[in-house]
Amino acid sequence: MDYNFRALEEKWQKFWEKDKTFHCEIDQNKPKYYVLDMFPYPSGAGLHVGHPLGYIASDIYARYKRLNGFNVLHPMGYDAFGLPAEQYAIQTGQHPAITTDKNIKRYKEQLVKIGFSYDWNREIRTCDPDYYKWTQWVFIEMFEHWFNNKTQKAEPIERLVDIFAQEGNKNIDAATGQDDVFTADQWNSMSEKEQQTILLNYRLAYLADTMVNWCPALGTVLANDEVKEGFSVRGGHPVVQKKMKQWSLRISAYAERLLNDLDKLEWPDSLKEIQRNWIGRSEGAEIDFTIKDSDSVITVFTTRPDTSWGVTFMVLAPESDLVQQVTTPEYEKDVKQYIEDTKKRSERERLADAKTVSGQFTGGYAINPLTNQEIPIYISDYVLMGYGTGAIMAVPGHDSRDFKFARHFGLDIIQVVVKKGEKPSDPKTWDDSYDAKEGKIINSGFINGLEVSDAIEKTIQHLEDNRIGKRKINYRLRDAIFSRQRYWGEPFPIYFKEGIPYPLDKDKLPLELPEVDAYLPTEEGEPPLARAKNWETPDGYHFEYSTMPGFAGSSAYYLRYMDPKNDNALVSKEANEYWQDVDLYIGGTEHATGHLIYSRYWNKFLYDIGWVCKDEPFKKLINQGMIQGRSNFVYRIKGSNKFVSYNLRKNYDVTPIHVDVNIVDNDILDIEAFKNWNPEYKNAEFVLEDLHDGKAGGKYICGYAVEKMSKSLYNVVNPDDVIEQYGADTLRMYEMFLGPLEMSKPWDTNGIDGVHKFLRKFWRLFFDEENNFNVSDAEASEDELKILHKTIKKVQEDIERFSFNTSVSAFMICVNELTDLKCNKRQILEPLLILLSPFAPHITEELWSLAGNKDSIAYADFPKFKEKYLIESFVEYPVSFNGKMRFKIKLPVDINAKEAQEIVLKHEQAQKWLDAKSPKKVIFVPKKIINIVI
RNA sequence: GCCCAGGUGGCGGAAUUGGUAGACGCGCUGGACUUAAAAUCCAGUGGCCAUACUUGGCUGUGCGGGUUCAAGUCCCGCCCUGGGUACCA
Repeated sequence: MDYNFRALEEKWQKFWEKDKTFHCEIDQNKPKYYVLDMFPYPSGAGLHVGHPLGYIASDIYARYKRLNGFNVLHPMGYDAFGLPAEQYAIQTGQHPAITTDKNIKRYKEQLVKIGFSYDWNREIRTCDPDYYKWTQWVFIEMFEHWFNNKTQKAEPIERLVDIFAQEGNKNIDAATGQDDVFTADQWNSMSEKEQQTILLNYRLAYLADTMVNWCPALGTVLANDEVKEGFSVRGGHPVVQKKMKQWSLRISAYAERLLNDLDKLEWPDSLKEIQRNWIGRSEGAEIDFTIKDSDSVITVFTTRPDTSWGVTFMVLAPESDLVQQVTTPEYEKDVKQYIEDTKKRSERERLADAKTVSGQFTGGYAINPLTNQEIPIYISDYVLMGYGTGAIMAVPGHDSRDFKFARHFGLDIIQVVVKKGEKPSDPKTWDDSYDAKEGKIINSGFINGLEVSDAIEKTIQHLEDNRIGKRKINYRLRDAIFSRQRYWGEPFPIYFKEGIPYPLDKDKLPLELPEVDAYLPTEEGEPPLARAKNWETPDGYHFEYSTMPGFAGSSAYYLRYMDPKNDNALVSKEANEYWQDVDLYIGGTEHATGHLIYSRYWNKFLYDIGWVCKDEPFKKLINQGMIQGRSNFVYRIKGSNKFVSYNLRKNYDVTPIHVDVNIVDNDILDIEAFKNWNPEYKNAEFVLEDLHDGKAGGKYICGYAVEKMSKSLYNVVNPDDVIEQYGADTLRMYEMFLGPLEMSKPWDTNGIDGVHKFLRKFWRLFFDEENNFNVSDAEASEDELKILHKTIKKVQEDIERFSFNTSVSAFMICVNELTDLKCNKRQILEPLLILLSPFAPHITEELWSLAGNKDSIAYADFPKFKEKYLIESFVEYPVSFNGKMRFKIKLPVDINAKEAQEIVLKHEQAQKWLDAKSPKKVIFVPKKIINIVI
């Protein structure tokens, strides 16, 4: 019987489906284990060979845990709302649901072919109304809660209303956009509309005028993590800042918890660091500067209150509301002009111009509350409205940006911090400011002589005592903009009455996405949903026109898998208490500042309101590396249709041209396929070379480069093609063999033969010369047992530390050794089958069943490693002289240092290296090494 | 600029706690089988030098120093690659 992987893999995939092998249910008698992949967006291009890398790793682990008696939840689904389907709809008029459905079918086909052990019964799609019902439900819950800073928790909005009615808002410490204080009487005399407007400032899901990232090309706003360097992450279109009324999630309320709880997660340090930077906690103080001849104040945030005596000017963000107040008539025209200029510049230009200083004096002055000095107020775009208070106190002596600004406008620079070991100097002679938070304070009143850290403390104390400022922790993390002016997303369960948003009754959910006549904005510029007929409540109040962003559907999907068909709850208490959280989450690092922050926030909110039992969703997380493409090149002689082989190209004037990697094997071009690849090359001629000496001869060798895997570079490798040629088991093992899971590496089909050969060799262990299945029941020899148990130990350790590449090589070593021993004993081969089954599930199921086992190998018992088979009576010691290994010697395992030394020194080789000298020292490390120092 | 990874043969990579550097695989070279090819199997394969052809020596993990009996692994300084992030006050 031959290893017919095509027939055998199809057979077992069908079996698993029919037998429901991987369906799982709550089972209180078994410990649970939840293994999750970041679910894919089903794009039209299908999966390429890079996508399944993480899925294979998680599948190996899921299968490993099953063999170890765990009840494993291992689901898969689709992040199905998204831009590409909508853009395709705009171009073709085809409903995005149809495109999405088609793509999902293709994805599923491809996934099934790789032999993943998913419980397909739990498949979810974020665009399914039964699914997004719960996305909408969570949104309403957020709408109906506020964040209490005192308890650091979300609390029901009704409770807040009660407090307002009794004591106003003066005792409330909330995460809020509400600055004004009101009394109970004031609250009680307000109209419904006024009250609702105030409540919006407290809700965790709120509607407010916000500076947003507006992408004109996509016709929508984008969240911060969807913008990179002034361009949209999807599509690369320019993004500008714009003030718009938008839904936001008050994620910034959770900044402290999101930051602190990172410590309890088993995530890669680099990923935690990215999140820490994204949250961007900084400690400092807010200080109030009074505007001259006015009662108004400019509040600034600073991390360096100790440098307050070095303030020589202030800068406001051009968008700041205070600009108008401080600007004198004399400067009004120039200020207006500067603001106009800033608006015109895109974010991109602002970044590119980062080094050129620009700004405008307003004519206004403020009073430094610590020195009582008058200081001029400028506006400049280096101060951002979105961070801190949108205003800064400028300390040019100790902040490099302020320094540049001061130099440019000829403003004073005062030294207030002296670096350790240096003397005060004239700032006029400086090349740059001294920014470090170290040194002694000078020129600064009551903090003179203090160290910076003490000076900061003392200054803050002073500010608070005199009510001119307060201690303040600032976060870079902004609230998440939650509206998108698009069609293909979750509708908001919100309607508007007199301009005030109200949530739909939860029992009316889901609010289904309506049909529209076109997937474009209306002529008035309203989002596509404004085109829908009857997009309103029975009372005629229209629904929200925006839809939710991509991260809405992916923020709680891991909870839905626990109980995917539940019509009464996102997840039942029972299911949540059993499955708890994700034990292992595998996915790319690109979600570090998006999905992985939103999910954590979403989960913490659900935890606060008592719907989930764990306050962090993903206990352990692994980032799989990217699989890059490996492109091949042919070299065309300029002005001809003649191609030169790689090593001969230097003799000609050539242009490298990308060639489809699928017609190249081990860098050797299939010339016939190349001629058929593109009509242009039909009559191409070739200068060939001989393989080893680079002389003209018989083969066309291609050049190569590692690049992104992309259609346009002709380096996309499709898993279906690999499976067709080698089988899914080979694909799975080869992807693991390629290198460490976390590392990025190029897909290189050269080498896949080695893994395939290994599986053939493994297969042959079970068959005799006549090719009949033949497994012997004879007792295994010591050598055979040793090989088996060595492999069990190695593979188990490797799986547990996710070092799958080394486990594959352990299997190769094992099979090579067993082949040498011609071992066909059941006692060895059956445990080996189980050991290999997480990696190569199809071939092992087949051999397991041929060996007479009735049940799927998926639920067999993982073999137990027994130390006794590895115990050796002798150890081969490397003997080195001054650290250089010279020869080896076999010594009894329990020998002591003195005995070993005696034997070694008598050895003829040792005599040679000693050269009649006596050793200074002999180091004996048991079971490791002997080193002789001469 | 700052933060985080990483740099080992022709290639992917191994060396888990400082203890034989280069496991395993690819590729390459030679051989067996075959009319031939494929498949399969066997042997060799970091570099340099010497050699009685069997072996021996030197050198070698980005670069320069250091610690140690012993360094790919630890410390100091530098170079390079990849990723994250940025007028964040």
